[in-house]
Amino acid sequence: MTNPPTLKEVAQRAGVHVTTASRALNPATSSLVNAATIRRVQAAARELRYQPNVIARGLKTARSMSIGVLLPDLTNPLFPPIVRGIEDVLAAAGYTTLIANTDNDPDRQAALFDSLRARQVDGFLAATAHRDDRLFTEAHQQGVNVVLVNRRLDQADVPSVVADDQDGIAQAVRHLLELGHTRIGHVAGPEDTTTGRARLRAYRQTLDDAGVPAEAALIATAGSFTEAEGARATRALLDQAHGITAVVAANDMIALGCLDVFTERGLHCPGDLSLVGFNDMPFVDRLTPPLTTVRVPHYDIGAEAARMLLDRLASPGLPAKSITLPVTLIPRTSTTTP
Amino acid sequence: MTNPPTLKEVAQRAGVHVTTASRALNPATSSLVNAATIRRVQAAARELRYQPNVIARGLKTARSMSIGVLLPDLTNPLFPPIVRGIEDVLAAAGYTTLIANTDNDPDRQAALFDSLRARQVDGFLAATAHRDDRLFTEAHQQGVNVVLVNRRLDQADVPSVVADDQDGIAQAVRHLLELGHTRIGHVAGPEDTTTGRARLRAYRQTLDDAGVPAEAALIATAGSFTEAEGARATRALLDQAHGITAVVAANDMIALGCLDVFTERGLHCPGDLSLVGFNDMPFVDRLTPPLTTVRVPHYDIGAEAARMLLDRLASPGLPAKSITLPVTLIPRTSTTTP
DNA sequence: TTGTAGGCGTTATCAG
DNA sequence: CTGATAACGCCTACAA
Repeated sequence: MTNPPTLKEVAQRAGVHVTTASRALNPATSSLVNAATIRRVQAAARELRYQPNVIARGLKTARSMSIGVLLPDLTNPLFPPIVRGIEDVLAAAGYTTLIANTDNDPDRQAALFDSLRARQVDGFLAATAHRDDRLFTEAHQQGVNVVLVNRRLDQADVPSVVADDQDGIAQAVRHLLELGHTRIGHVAGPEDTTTGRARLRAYRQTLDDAGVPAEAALIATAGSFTEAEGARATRALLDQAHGITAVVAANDMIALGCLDVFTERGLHCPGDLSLVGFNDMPFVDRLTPPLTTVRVPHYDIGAEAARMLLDRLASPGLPAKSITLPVTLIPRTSTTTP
Repeated sequence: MTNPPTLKEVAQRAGVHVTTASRALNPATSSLVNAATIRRVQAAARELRYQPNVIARGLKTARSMSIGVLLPDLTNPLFPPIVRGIEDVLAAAGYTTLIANTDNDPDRQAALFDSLRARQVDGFLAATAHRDDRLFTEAHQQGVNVVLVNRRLDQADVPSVVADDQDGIAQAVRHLLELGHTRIGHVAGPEDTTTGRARLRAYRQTLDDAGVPAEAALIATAGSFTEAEGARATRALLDQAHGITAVVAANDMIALGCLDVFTERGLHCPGDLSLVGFNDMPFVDRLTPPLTTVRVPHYDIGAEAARMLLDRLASPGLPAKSITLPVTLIPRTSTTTP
């Protein structure tokens, strides 16, 4: 690969010292340089199509202008919009985004975390948190800049940006209650994520508030937010929950698993069972039937988290805020009267 | 952020000089170092959780161990699997992946290209090529390592990994012919992409080979591979193509647009019109009706392209290969007899 | 087998 | 306002 021009070459062409060229090109220091000199340097830079070597700069400034993003799996349709929000904000601020897929494996997560640190990332955005994740707590305490996305930790001491899980499920459950359902089941998400647990709690709470008992038999738990686990849990749920007429799935992937099992058992949705998801993933509006679900502003969650991280980079030691973004129930065809 | 430990600190702790520590930790040079010394250095490194600073190393070796990936838009479900394939291969080789979204904007593409070069990426994987893209031809000629993914250029001189568009469309058209269709339309992709054009040509060719005339009225062209453009072109197609009983869409996003217009006009699929897509994107098997489409090995395309790039990094000046991966028609419910 | 010197491209610091 | 010098963390000669 042809080597890009260096600052030295630009300086030579402009007939000045490297230092001067550096100052001339850097907006923060260009005020110290003669206007005519600046013009000459800029001209030289343009002619050579000079681009500062971000790596060399990082070595000196101890900043890489890059951010590590930890995801479970980029191919889960939940994450691309989040990543897009992150990238748009970071790129506008001159930062590069480094994405890593942990596949929900704690060892892999730790390895990727180290590997990103070795690349001197200036901070982390993590969508992979488990409730008791020591990694992020410790990193945060050690002064590593971390913002959690979509999920948080049990202790609220690491900054985070999440959706309003509690309110989303409350809306979903109330929607079903209003339709006349009283035997409403829940396929819960993994207990070791705050999303899984918060949604389960909100489900119980909302039924409680309405004076409807939330029987244990109406709840089954998926081991992960996947179609397969959703299907497994749904089979258990249908076996144990008599008279059930509606299901609240902890997210859309799990809802897909529910639909699979409904089909498998010859149950019609929404005729026999109503179903609500969570996330409003792409294409769930085109399923058979179109899925009633809770819309989450994924792009904004990513963008907001990136902004929060940039704020923290600019002002180290800021208190660990936690932002919750509002969600909306999107009623579609998968829910109807019992 | 607490600074990660440096080689110097490791050396101090092990009681040796930095150079010795460097050699001890580097497998390529560790043979020059006393075994006992190596053990002491490695112990020190482990205790400090030392990770070599990839950036500083890159400054010296003039390699950043990172690869730039140019995509139109990560939220298009086509790309996550490709990116996943790329990342898995690159990560295994110690490379980091830098992703950039061009949004199909040539200026943005050029800017991102420069910005990635400023980060000293060792090469590029680009899924954004337009048939006449000068950027990649010129870069390639100047010795920049580029491998094109999914799309190629008119001149075959830049290495590429693509799916067998020609065969995929041939399978789709023959499938419809075998079902008894003779008035088969095509909603073509943008003419300035090789995928768009190759698929259009294959459509014409296959009909020709079967002795079925490919009338101009049976073809409409979408300006981009999007649902909206697919819908627009489909409206034009239905207005102009009399007696049409089947449509081959240039890809699944366009096929979604076709379905929208079918619904809009009260046409039933497949009752009134059969439809075939291309790509087998996630969830098209769950549409109403489940979409007959051509399955493309996206993950493998990404992985293969990454491997090709690694090969080229290892042996500069390798001739510009072009790899085509096979595709399979997946018949579902959106196609039936006329 | 180990240490010394120099440099990768840039910027911070000091002098002029 | 501009230049000289050193340093960031690592690696590659070369010397000992």
